[in-house]
Amino acid sequence: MEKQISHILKRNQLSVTGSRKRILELFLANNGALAHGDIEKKTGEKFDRVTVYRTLQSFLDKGIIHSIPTADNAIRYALCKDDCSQGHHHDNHIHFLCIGCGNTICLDDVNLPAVKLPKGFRGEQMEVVVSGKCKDCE
Amino acid sequence: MEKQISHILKRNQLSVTGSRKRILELFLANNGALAHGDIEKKTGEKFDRVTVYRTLQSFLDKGIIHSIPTADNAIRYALCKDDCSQGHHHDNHIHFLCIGCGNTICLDDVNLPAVKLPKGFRGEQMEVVVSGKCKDCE
DNA sequence: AGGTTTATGCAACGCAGTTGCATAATATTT
DNA sequence: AAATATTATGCAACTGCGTTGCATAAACCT
Repeated sequence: MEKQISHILKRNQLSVTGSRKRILELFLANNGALAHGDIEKKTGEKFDRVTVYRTLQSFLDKGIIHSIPTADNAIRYALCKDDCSQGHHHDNHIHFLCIGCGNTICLDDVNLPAVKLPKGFRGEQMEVVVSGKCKDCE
Repeated sequence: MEKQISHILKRNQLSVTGSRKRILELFLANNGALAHGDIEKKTGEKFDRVTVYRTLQSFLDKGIIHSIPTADNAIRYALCKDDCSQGHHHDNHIHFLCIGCGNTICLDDVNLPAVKLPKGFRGEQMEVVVSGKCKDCE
């Protein structure tokens, strides 16, 4: 585990530091999405707010995590599948927001539905967020 | 126009005031979506920030407008079709965010695509935001 | 181990959004 | 139409999220 974490960091040209190891560990342990606040809580205020922000930003830049926009305006982050290269996210999956447990889950196996846009419109990107009850809360 | 605006307000049990008339007018004139900042700009700082926030909140509560979550984390608002009753939005349409002009447009005629969720998941609501170039920017 | 580079923590700041309260405007009653 | 009751407004102050600059500390390189 410890080795895996360090390896991921090195592979992305990030120096291996305490905060990065800890935060990456959280993402690996949690299979849902994490908001900035969740991370602060789970690390027990061990790291400065600023460090958490900067760490998330580095992970985003490197393509280790991706961000998920939600209606409540609190950005969440989740691990990318390992084929995201630096600066090139291709997280073509929908996100599920459970109104029971509050978790945000990446549904990697559900591919994006096709949408027929009106004449003249050209779509490039699509964000789909479905909310409801997840399999544990049903 | 003036009469129509007052009528909409009264129909929703809102007292008819300067700020509400002006802001509702903006929504009727603009057929895209407006963010809080846009409204402040277009009203020329004539109203207090707080008044704008509260006005938008009342409109939301009454079902006159609905909110649109976007990836850039700036909430936008757009007029509901007139069949939204108080507290019961049913804006079952997708939103289009143009990367050219920055406008957010409600595509009322495009219905929501079906998504097959994994076993055990039950979806209740769906948000779809497509970004790309609108018919004027193509 | 030494020097270099990079990350961290702190303090301070800016901005969005909220709340309480006194005043002003709108609605209601007679 | 005037008086009263209700509701909205503007101001000030406050909270919380996110950012920036800078000195220190930690990680990297050879």
